[in-house]
Amino acid sequence: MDLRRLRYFVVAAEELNFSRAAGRLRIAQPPLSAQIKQLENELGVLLFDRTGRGVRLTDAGYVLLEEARRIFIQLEQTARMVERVGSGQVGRLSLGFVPSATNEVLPPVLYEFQKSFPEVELFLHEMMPDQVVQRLHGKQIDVGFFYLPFDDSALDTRPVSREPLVVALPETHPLATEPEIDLRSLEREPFVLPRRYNMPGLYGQVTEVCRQAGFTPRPVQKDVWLMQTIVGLVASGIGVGLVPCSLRNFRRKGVVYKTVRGLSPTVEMGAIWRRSDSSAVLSAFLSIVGEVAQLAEGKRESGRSVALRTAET
Amino acid sequence: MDLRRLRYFVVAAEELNFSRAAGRLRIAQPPLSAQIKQLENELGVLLFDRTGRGVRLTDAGYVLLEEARRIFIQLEQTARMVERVGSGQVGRLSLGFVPSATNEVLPPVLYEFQKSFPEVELFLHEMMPDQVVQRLHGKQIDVGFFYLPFDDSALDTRPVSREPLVVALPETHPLATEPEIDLRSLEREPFVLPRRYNMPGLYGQVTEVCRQAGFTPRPVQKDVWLMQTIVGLVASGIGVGLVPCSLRNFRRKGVVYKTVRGLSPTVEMGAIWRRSDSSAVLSAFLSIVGEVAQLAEGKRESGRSVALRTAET
DNA sequence: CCCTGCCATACGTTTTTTGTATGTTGCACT
DNA sequence: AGTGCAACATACAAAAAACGTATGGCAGGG
Repeated sequence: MDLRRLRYFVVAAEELNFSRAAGRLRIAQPPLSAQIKQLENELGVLLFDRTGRGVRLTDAGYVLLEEARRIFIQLEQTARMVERVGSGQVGRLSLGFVPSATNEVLPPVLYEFQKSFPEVELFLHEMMPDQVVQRLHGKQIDVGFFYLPFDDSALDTRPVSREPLVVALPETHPLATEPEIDLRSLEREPFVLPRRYNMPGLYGQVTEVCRQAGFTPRPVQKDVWLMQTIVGLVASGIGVGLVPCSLRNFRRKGVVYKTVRGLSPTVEMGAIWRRSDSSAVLSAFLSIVGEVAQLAEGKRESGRSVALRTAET
Repeated sequence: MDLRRLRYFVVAAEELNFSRAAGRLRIAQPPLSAQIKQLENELGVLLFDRTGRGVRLTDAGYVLLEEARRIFIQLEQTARMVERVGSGQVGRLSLGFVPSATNEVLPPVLYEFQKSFPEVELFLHEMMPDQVVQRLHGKQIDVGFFYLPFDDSALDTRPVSREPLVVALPETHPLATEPEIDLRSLEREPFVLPRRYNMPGLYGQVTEVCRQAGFTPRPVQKDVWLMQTIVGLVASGIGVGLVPCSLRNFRRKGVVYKTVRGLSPTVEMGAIWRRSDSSAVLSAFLSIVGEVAQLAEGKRESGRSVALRTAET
């Protein structure tokens, strides 16, 4: 049963006049007659009463007309649904993220995404950084958010926000009264540092920044997953730490934050996903992530330029 | 969206291997690739991930696969339903009949029809003979049963059962003691006769039979629709009547039935329907009517021959 | 009785689909 | 690392299907 024939039949049944129907279908009348006859042969049933003068629907024709209309409606709905799924307007997406992502990165991304793609179902999972990678590979989640850089040939990343690192000191520390701190002055201090596999991004940034400052940090390594935990350990007095600037909002008793003099070390938080995942929902999500990241970057730029101008005046 | 393409897609999605799918579809692989690509263009959506090595379904492809299967099931069910309606296996039929039809004719017809076409819904309407004709024209009923012959260029008839006429006499009548009656002996009697338009079949038979016997009956015409009523009028003593043999089962006090000597006049009861009605259910019903009629005829033949043989011995 | 409207048939033309041969790419195996 | 293989894409010619024009047949209305 061909859909062209079925469509021809529906129009013919609506018009009850093959010539007019052929006109509506933009074809000549004989081919229409032929197609109708072919459909009748396929079904083994007469669909029209040819009473010489005009045509009438048979009972079977009437049944087919009703069912055919239903089928066309279903086809159209299917086409629309497939198109929307294909363009990422409908679907589901699982996100895994470290708690810090809820500070700056996730809110605008989720807000913009839900605004543009209200019919995509989002599943949010707070988890440890290593779990993000593990569950990306296991396909339990589709996108992760944590501190970059991260290197895995099967995974791709996109930075979203960059923020400077600040030094977290116990408030009893001799340098706690200084307005700014030179990184070199921390050369002899024990550093509260997560293990590389726990927070590869932060670990790399800290060691790199110290290397540029001319020394290798003396680590007090712990199984630390949360920035908050680092701050907590600093408060306990076992060392100093380098944490993202936004942690200043996290005012913990016994800790003071100091900006670093000179070049400002930064950490990036970003999205990470399976390179081989080509789902449309993911693409849509990543495009929103891109928009938000660009917006954030623009804000940083303008913020800096404003700061410069302020300095100039 | 063409059904061929859709079918190709479903097979390809099931196999996840274009070459095997093409094999199942009895076509070469390149045309399959082409058709899939065409379907993707129509929908504006990628249905497969071409990962070099083999293919995978995209989310959109998965949705289409499920919906396409549903559509094919619906199509098949539609085809089956149309075929059954077209062949008269499914449908509805309205019957109108005079009460006498329930004596001999209707029971075997209805039994056989329901046995062969259990899914046809029958609507039974008992009515007066003139209503049968009227409601056939008005399309309130599709088939009627009453006494033939009946002539109407728009209606067609088929006899089903034939039975002899017998004379109904008041039991006080002088001839009531005779074993058989000569029709001529009723020449002077008033005949209880329905009006022609009430029971054209019986009216014609009675007048014809009397004409053959050499006289014209003296009618006591009444608006009579039922054979039972004729018998009732005979019992009241206002005249004699000719009624079908099966009325003997209707033993009314004050009436005796006598067979006619010599040629036996008969009346036919049969089906009547619109000549222009070509519905499959009607055809199916009429074929059953034909079978039953032939069977009844055969029984009458054998019955008569048995009677003859009995007479011979 | 002819005329007109409507569907069916015949046949040449155009479009669509298919098949064969070949190219390209990624994976596996040596 | 090179090679072979499996799998999908591309190119083009052949086959099939659908279409258009011209024409026939039939029924109802002037």
